[in-house]
Amino acid sequence: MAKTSMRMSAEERRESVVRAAVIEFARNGYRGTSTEAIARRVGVSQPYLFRLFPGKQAIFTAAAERCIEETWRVFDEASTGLTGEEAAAAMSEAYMGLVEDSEQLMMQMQLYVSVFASRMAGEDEIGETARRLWGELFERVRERVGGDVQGTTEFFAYGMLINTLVALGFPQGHRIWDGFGDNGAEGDEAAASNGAAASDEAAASGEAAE
Amino acid sequence: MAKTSMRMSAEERRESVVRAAVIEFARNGYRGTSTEAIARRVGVSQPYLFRLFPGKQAIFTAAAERCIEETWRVFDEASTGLTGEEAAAAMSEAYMGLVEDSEQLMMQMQLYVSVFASRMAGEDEIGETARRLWGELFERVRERVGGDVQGTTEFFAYGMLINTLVALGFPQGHRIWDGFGDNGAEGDEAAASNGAAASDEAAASGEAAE
DNA sequence: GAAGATAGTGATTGGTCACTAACTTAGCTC
DNA sequence: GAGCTAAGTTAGTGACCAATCACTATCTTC
Repeated sequence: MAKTSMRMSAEERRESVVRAAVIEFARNGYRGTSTEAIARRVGVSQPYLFRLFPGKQAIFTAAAERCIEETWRVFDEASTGLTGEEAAAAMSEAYMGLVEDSEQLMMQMQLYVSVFASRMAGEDEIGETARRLWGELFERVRERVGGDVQGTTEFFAYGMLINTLVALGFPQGHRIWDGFGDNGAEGDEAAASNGAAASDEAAASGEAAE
Repeated sequence: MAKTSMRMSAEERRESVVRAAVIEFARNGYRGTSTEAIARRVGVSQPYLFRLFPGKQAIFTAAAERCIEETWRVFDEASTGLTGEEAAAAMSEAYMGLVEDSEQLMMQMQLYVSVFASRMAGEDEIGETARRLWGELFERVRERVGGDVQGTTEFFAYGMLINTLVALGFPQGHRIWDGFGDNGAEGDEAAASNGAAASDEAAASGEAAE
């Protein structure tokens, strides 16, 4: 941990840049993150980033792609071998686990707002990529839960709400998280699979950030 | 419309600054928006903004607050006099209507990521404000739909998903929006109220942004 | 151990941006 | 119409930042 700045292959270095970029971009957004900050976190000089990537935008894109792939990896790992309700419940629980790893969730939101900004600026290159990746993630989840579009939509809806509550910094255990539990009255199908997993995890820890 | 730059009271000017700020911040985020851009949109010189507001952050905060208040106004107007399922359906429909007015939705997301960034930077002032306003909005909606926490949570979950799909620029009519319709199989309560309103609007127009 | 390739740095630059200071202009009142 | 007040501007500053360039250090291969 003392001297991490050993020589490394370009490929390995790119990998650590992406990891650092996810953290920095997640916390500060595209415009709020300086390439200097990423370089510092990686442990290399700022100009060297421009040898590894053609520009700042390319680093952001790589970080965003990584983030969506990682999300699927988490879902896949949690639900592998399962189907239908069980798969949905497992994935919900896994996603709730990501609340601890808020950078993962926030990088998503940063991607969303950046896509909008790009579109407003007249370029939609990153938007096309993002929609493709998101669509693929949606379809993969949908297959895993058994093809139900509405259930999958609801799954993602709750996911986006979780992102929001994490961003706003509502601590787990706050009233606002209560709606994720379904130990109460009606026990309808899809909502239950999300809610049940949520309430289990929500009660566990009380820490919010950093 | 020719000469909008008539003299105006500071209070009126502040109002137009807030309106301009919502658009600019929604499109480009906090860091991506220059005070110059806001001033240009308002039609005043950039330094004058600093007479009307103590700083850029204050303009952003005002825009964010306005945005949340406006959201409630839309909900309230749409559902006034209604209760329970009817109120929920009316508010869902009203929110879907905001898809056309994407700045309103995007300003929300910009607030969320900015709150996270502030917290990461060690300040949580805007976060406290945002949580308070968001919590109030949640409670107001909850009262309007009759006190059901889970139903309200689901309502907000779908709202956050809509924000995301708008940000990503999925055109209405795209497959990804299909899950908002519930004309199909099961007709469970809460999901129906969201879904029904959604599908009505979704089929209507095909425009996405700007 | 020389030569080529690959990893990495220091210095710099053109540009942007939030914010300040000092000044000007329009409207009001008596 | 002088004088006050509030609205609004022009000019400027220090900080920051993405990207480039010219250079050095380390590894590999023969």
